[in-house]
Amino acid sequence: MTPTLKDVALRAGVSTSAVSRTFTDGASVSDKMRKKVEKAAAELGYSPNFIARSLTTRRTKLIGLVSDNFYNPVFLEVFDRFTRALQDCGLRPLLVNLSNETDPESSVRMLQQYSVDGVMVASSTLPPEFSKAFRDKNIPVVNTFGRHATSPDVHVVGIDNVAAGRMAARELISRGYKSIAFLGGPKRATSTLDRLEGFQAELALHPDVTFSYSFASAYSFHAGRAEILRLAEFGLAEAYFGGDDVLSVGILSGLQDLGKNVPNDVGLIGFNNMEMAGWENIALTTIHQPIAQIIASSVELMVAMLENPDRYPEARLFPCHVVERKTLRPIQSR
Amino acid sequence: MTPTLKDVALRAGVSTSAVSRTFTDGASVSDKMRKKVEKAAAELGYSPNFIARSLTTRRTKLIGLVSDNFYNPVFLEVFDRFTRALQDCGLRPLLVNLSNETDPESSVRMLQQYSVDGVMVASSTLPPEFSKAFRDKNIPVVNTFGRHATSPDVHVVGIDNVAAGRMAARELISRGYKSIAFLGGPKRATSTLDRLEGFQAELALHPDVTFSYSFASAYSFHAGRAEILRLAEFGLAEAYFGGDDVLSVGILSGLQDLGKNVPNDVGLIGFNNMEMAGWENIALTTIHQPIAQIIASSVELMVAMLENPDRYPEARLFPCHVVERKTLRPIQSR
DNA sequence: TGAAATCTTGCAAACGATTGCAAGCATATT
DNA sequence: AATATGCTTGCAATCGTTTGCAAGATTTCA
Repeated sequence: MTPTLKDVALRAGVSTSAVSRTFTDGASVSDKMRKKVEKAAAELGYSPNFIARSLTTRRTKLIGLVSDNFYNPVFLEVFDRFTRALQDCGLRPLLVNLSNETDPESSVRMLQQYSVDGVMVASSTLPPEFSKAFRDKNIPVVNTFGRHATSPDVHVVGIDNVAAGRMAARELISRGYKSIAFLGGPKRATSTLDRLEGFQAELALHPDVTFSYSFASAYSFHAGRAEILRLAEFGLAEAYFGGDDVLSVGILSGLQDLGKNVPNDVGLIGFNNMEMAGWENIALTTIHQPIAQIIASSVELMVAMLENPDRYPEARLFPCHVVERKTLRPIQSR
Repeated sequence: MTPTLKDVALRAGVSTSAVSRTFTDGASVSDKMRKKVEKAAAELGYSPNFIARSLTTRRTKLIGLVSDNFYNPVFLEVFDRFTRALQDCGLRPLLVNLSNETDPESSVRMLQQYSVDGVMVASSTLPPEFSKAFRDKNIPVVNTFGRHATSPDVHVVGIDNVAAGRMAARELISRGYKSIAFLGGPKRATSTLDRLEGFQAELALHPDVTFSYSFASAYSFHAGRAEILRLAEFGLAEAYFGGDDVLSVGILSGLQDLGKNVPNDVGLIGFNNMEMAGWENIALTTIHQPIAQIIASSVELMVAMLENPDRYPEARLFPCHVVERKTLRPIQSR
């Protein structure tokens, strides 16, 4: 149906090698030959079959893009940026959804069966072992949004979650809140734990503030809302660090229903700076995670690995910053 | 590096055909042979290479998933459902991002070069010609969220946008609003126009209500907000049908800033029922688009086409329904 | 002008699988 | 026991490309 190399060769009256060479750059072909071939190819509407090509070149230019997070708004941006950045490098994302928790094992095998050139693991909740499985099969892998501490043998790009936790704590303290709490997502996410660790460590420097923490059942609006409502029965803290923006908006909503004035009765700072945090009727003060840089750097790293698969693993960490909106009261000068 | 068919054959002391056959179901192999091969394969950690296989079977099980909408929250659900549904059928989504408006032409070629078995075009804004381009190359295509009227020669699954428009109008009328307006996204989206058409047609049945319309500059929060603020200078209608939920939340936010009481001063109904519409601090009354069914049906259709590529094109339209929240006042009994 | 150096080109062997065909082997039938 | 029948199995061709090698063509230089 679709024309092949041979068809073009026949029509142009040349060998298949000649045709092949005019379509692989850096190959030696005379201008005359190139013209002839290109003419025939154009007439036939030919373009090389990447799949067949990959058999000999051992490069599919396919990149596995695996994630288990299809419900956080920031992942819209993540997918958008990933696909664009990869496309710009001539790479193609093969999307893998791990949400259904079907054993990761099989995803690893599948990606191998498709001969992907590399894999991007975009998740902060997937265990490092998952990423390592690829490395063990000699497939270049970068764990975007991963935790660097526990996986020193796989490339990680993301943020320093404990630093982010400290940042949140400092912010809350600077606003003069004296009773401060952490309201995280499920404990299983290591990023949550790291954030908590930094948060707690920073707070420990201030003996005059009291600290508490709890975990919502999921990284969702309703989980955040339910948790703050539950907490209210025992008495609220003066300020909360929400584990994530959607959780935080749930907290905010609960607070509003409780008749609390945010930020005066209780302050709230989120994490991620998802788009909705900036909506005027939400106006959540939050910590911005530099997604654009993280992803650009991730694919940059990936293409570097494609050239040199034995590249020594590194962790690339980007700084966050707080974006001030309306859920924290002004900085208190003492 | 990774073991091949030949390696397994060698180790098992059988022909490559034998190995191949034990890995393709429906092939004739004795139990004894199968055991032997499976043992060798397991020892080597072999699994068949899909890419190489596809060369002879002419099936890659790759499905192009192309979209130009990476910033609407409902697309999180869309991607999640698509990838899962495809995975469940043993198909793999090759994600293509058309946002950057790089000519679609080249995406078509690229997908052809990867020998995708089919293409799902998930967009309500991409022109029907785009989908047709695949059909012309004999690649099965289904246009999810597409407009059925103008593309009778390509499979479309989605909703009846003019019916949805009528539904919105009926809803607003039943609440007793007398001055009603349509505030859509950019005109270029045919779905917008269809919705407007139905909306207007239904309103025309009620001579006592006045109608007006306008278009925001994008399908975004800020575009909706800016437009309603602009409109306010000339006097607002009593109720609005927002072209889409994120636009509507922008409108809602603008209305709130204007000091309007929603739903009493002005009513608002959105479209899509994105997750955030259900957040208690937003509580947008909206029309639910049955995304789950649409996508399930889309991939169902796709696998049917893979079996019978000449399947006669059909349009599958699913009914919407309004989900009541807090931006519309109660039904008025006269 | 001739020899050396450099480019072009085609042949044929891969790449990792599948599959039609015919031969080999059991088993069933008479 | 002889023949017919149905399963298994291996051979070899094929899928659409790339690429090392050697031969042929062209250019360079003295």
